[in-house]
Amino acid sequence: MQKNIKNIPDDDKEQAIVESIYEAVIDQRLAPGTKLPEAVLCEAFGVGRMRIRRCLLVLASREVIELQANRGAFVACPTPKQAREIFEARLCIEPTLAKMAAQRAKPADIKNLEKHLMKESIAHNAGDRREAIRLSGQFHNSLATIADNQVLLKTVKDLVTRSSLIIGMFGSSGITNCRDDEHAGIIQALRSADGVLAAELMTGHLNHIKDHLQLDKPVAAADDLLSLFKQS
Amino acid sequence: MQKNIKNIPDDDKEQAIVESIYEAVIDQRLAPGTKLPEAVLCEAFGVGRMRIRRCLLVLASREVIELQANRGAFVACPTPKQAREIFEARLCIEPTLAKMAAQRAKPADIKNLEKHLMKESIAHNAGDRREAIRLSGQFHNSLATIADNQVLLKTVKDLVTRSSLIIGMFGSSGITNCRDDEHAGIIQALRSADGVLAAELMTGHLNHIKDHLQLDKPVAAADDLLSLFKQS
DNA sequence: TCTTCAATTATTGTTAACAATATTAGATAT
DNA sequence: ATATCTAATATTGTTAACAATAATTGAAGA
Repeated sequence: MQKNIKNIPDDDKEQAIVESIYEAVIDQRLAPGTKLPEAVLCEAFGVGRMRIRRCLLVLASREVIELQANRGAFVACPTPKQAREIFEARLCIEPTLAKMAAQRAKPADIKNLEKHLMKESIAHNAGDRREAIRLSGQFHNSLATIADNQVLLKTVKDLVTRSSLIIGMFGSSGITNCRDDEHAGIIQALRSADGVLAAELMTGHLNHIKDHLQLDKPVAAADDLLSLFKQS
Repeated sequence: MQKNIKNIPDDDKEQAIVESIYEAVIDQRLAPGTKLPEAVLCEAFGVGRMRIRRCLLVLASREVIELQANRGAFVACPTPKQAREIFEARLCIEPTLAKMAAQRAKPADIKNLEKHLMKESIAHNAGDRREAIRLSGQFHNSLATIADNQVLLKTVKDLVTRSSLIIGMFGSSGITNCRDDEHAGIIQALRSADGVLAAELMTGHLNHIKDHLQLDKPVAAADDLLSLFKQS
């Protein structure tokens, strides 16, 4: 006999740390360009430097943070070019994903989405921008989960996370990113198992988000704070 | 004044190592399940253990290798389920990508693809299976390059690499993975800037590859060698 | 001959000290 | 006051020794 699955206890902790930083980026508690010093993270998560370093490397390979030699880790600052590419990638993937979800959604899945939508609506009405962003990103992940494809789920997760950074940098401040009524429409398409409609709605939805970005407006890079404050 | 781009000299070397292992997996010099001991890699690349460890972590986060606690790194062994998901992901992404490429391909791009196709044909006729696989994977990467989207390029690269592993595990031994005439058809679609056709051809092409896999046939896992040889 | 167990060996995981680099603070000169 | 250079500090990068775990070998017993 042999152990079928090797449980890696320590690796779980690291995954949790990575996930934690992920989450912080998603709901914009960590702004683009923020420095992430090793010592601080060691303290925060109560682990050694090696662990943190590994986590940072994983985050960097997902392009959620950027590692600069001898300077450390910084929350990523997507460029306008990257922003365009990320949304193009989402437009490439997510409509088809929505179609797949529509074909595979079980009643329980629909029910969960409805519950989710309710939460979104509450957060939106309460003016809880942070929570609204978080939930609306999660909606997209949920579709990937329903489509039951781990590979696409992971990809979409990364794209959604980076989209949070993009909205943080280029989003018009007043407007939230996802309009929950559009989410409602997609759920309705899933309910009637209309994959083509779901895909179309998703395309429109992503385009709306993209169109609300101001990608031309040059954003002060994190290390341009000097020139930003100099004029006052 | 400030340095615009920070060149990270050491990081380049690590990227080269990662890429090198990637390539080895792609053209099947590293079979699924192969152990990758740190000491061997240190010797092979002439670097310290820390560097190798970082490379292995990056490769693991791309799911090209698997890290087992206290046991080390092994070339990934995709399961039938993963194989299905990977090809589903490719079917989700690459047709649209082909369409994008068709819309953006410049004459020089077409010319490069034709040159590439020639090489494929030569390798194929020469019976150089390894080179044929390598080139045929590269064709898919080239389309992503023409589509000019780094995000999708990276994603496709990962999927193509893992597809090599899948073909190594589940491919019918006699048949090569990509039929170069199908590649030729796609190039023709690009030439006439027919995005819809390019997408359709890509869908058919990926389905053909997938259909030649024998995902049911249970493959001996790497640590099942014992039971494999016991009967002799 | 085959199993089982123990001891050895080899490999991976971790830690802590050290080296290299960047950042900051302070002093000097314009 | 501002700018520039230098010294001090803090942070990251690397190394090597050590600890923990797994793989191997060989011996003893069935």
